[in-house]
Amino acid sequence: MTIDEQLEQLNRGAAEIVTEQELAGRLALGRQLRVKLGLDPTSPDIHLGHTVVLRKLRQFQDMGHKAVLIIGDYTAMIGDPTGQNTTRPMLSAEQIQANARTYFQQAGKILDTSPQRLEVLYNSQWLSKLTFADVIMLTSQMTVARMLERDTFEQRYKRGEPIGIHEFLYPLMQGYDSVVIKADVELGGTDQTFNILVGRKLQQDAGLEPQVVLTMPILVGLDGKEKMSKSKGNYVAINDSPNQMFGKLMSISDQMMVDYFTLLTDLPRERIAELTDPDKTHPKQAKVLLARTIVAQFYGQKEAEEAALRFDRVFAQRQLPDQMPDVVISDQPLMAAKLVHACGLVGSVSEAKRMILQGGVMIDGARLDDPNQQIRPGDGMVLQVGRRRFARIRIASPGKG
RNA sequence: GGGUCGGUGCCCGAGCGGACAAAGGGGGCGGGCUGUAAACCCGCUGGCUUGCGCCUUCGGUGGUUCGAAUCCACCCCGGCCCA
Repeated sequence: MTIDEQLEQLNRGAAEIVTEQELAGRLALGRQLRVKLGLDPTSPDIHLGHTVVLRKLRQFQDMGHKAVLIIGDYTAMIGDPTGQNTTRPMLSAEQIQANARTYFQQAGKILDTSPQRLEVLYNSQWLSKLTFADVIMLTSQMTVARMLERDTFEQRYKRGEPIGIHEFLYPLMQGYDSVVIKADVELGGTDQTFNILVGRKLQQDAGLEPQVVLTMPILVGLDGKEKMSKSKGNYVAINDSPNQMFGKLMSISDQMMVDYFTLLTDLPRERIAELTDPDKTHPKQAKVLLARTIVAQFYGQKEAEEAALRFDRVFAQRQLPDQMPDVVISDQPLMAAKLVHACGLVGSVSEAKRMILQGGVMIDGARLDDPNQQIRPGDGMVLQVGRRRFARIRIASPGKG
C-alpha cells in the first residue's frame, strides 16, 4: 500500500486529522507507529459508539502499527465527584481491574490482540509516581484561559454549573500519558480533541515530536438525536444478543443509515451512496443489510441471518418468535393483570392493568380488554405484551415446589 | 467568612398551608399509521386493592397545625455576588 492509499483509508470516516501532512510524514518513516487510545474503565459495557474509534485503531494495526491502549485506572480511582448529594463511591482497584478485563475482552472483538500489535498499559503506573511538585510543573504548562476554551468547560461555566478544579487536571493527565508512552498518533472521538491537543503541547514541551491527532465523529444514538451512550439508553451494546442488536439497528431512521454504514462497516463510499439512495435501494432493504453486516461482525454470518429471519417473522409478519422464555406457574385461575405480572412481562400489577386497558396484551393471539377477568393458565399458553415481550406459560406439576 | 437564590416524580420544571400522586414539557411505554422504522395522531406514565379505599414520594432530621411539597428550627448539598 502506498502512503497515499494508507492516508485515504485512514481518512475514511475521520472527523479531523491534525495534521494530515504530519501523518503522512509519520507513515513515511516506515517504522511501526505507536497509536494511542485512552479507555475509561468506569463503564464496562462497550457499545457501538466506542467501536467507531476502535475500528479505526484496528485499521492502523492492519497496516502494521501498534495499538497502545491506556487504561485510565488512575483517573478512575480519583473518582468523579460531580454527583451532588451522594458522593459517588470511588472505584476500588479490584473493580477497575475487573472492568478493564471485561472491557479488554469486548474490545478484543474488534482489535488484533496479538502482542506485536497491541500493548495495554495502566496510567497509574506513571501517574501515581508523580510528586506534588511534578504536578505543579505540569499545571504550569497550561493556562486557565486555555482550559476554559474547551467547549464543555465554557458551556458549563456560562450556565453556572460547577467545574471542579480536578477536572482541569484530566486533560493534563491524559496529555502526560502521551509524553510517557511516546505516542505517534492519538485517536479519540471529536469530544476528545481538546485533551489530545493538550498531549501535543506537553510532548512539545518535553522535546518530543508532537503526536498526530485523529478524531472520529461521535456516533449518534438510536434516537437520532443524542450521542450514543449507556445512560441515554440509546445504545447497542457489543454484548447485546444478535436479536437485540438487529432489532435496535432496524429502529434507526433512514437518514441515519449513511453515518452508520460509514462508521460501523467497511463498505466503500460508492457502495454506501448506492445503498442510501432511495431511488437505487429500498431503504428497508438497505437497513436490513446494515443490521446484518453489523451483527455478523460480532456473531458471524449465520447468526446474523437468523436474527434477520426472526425479525421478519415477529415484526413484519407479526408472528410469534420461534423461541421465548418459559414461565412456570400453577394453574390456579387468577386475574388477567396479575397473570401478566406473574409472567414477569411488566414491573407491577398496575402497569399490567394499564397495558391491558390500552390493548397491548394478547393471550394466544387474542387481545385482552378486561384486566379483572379471571384466567386459568394453561400449559403452552403464550402471553404477549406490546410488540416484543413474550412469555410461554408452563404449568408446574403438582407436588413440585 | 458574609450576602443571596436554590435542592420537587426517570430528566427538566410549575406549585409555596387543604381540591397534590403533585401543572407543563422531555423521555419511556401502549395503540393507530407504515417499509420494521422515522415523522405524525391518540392514550398511559408511584405502588397495593375486584372495589370503597389504603400506603410511599417533593434534599435530611425534628417541630407548628385538624391538615405541610408548601410554615419554623437545625443540618447537608449546589449556583451567584462580595471579601
